[in-house]
Amino acid sequence: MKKRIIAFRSDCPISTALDIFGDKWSLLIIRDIMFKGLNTYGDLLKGGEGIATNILADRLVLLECAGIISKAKHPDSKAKVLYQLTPKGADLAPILVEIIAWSEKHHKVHPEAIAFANEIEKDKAAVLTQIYSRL
Amino acid sequence: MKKRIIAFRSDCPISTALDIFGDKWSLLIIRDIMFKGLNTYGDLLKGGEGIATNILADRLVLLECAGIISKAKHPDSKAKVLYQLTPKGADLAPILVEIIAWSEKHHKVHPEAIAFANEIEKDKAAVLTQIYSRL
DNA sequence: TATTGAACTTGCAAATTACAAGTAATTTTT
DNA sequence: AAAAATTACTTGTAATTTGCAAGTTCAATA
Repeated sequence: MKKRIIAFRSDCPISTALDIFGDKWSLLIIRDIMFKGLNTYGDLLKGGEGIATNILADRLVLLECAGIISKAKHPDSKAKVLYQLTPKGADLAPILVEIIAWSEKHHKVHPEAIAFANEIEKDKAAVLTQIYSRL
Repeated sequence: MKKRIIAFRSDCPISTALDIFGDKWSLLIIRDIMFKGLNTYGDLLKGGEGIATNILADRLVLLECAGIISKAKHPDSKAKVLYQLTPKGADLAPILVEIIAWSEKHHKVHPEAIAFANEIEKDKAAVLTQIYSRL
């Protein structure tokens, strides 16, 4: 595991969080692992919005250093690496859920997201329980 | 009001949200307005983590374009501008609350934040009601 | 054994950020 | 009333980060 120093600007919890995942890509990687079940480098690369290969590599190292994801042996092949969320990473679920709810309320998003947002509104705890059970 | 085009990478709700506030500073500005009651350019500049003046100006324009904050006349002086959250901006509160809870659980943060995180854990709805009532 | 696939790395141009200084319109002080 | 200080920015430039294309290494398949 590569080591990377994360510089924290202050001891404010919001600032601390943003020092870890406050950029345009990190939470999308976490989304892909958490909701789309993507867990190899190649899948994450093709994942969605077209992340550059060097940026993906950089963020994976960073997220691993932050204890949000971990690398494991892939059951199918030695050439593959399995990326998965740690408990700390799984604990980001409530944040993502609130982001989804906010976006759905204030922006046009895709139909599936609307359905998911409705589920959240009905019973947020149940949605979170379901997410955690999958991880 | 200046116009700025925000490029959306996809219609995913998380991606959409990150296209608006997915950077190291935007949510800190929102935090300062929401929780610290800072509402002038100068106050936000001295706000906390040392944002650069051009970046602050840039983000304020962006957040206004996104409908998250609005500019108003300051009651004290014509030289001042009052920045405040719109309802859309206030709706970011649950996201910030979850971020605070996550950081407090997984990182060392300042004592006040711990107290706030405990309040959140006890009764999240009450905390949110209180935040909304202040806005 | 040769080709493909997976997970990266490297090099460089383009964009963004940070720092320092400057400007214009008030407001306060003298 | 004139001078000094505030307030909200803008501008210039260096440093950092990002994005794109190509290359490398090891493993798996033909």
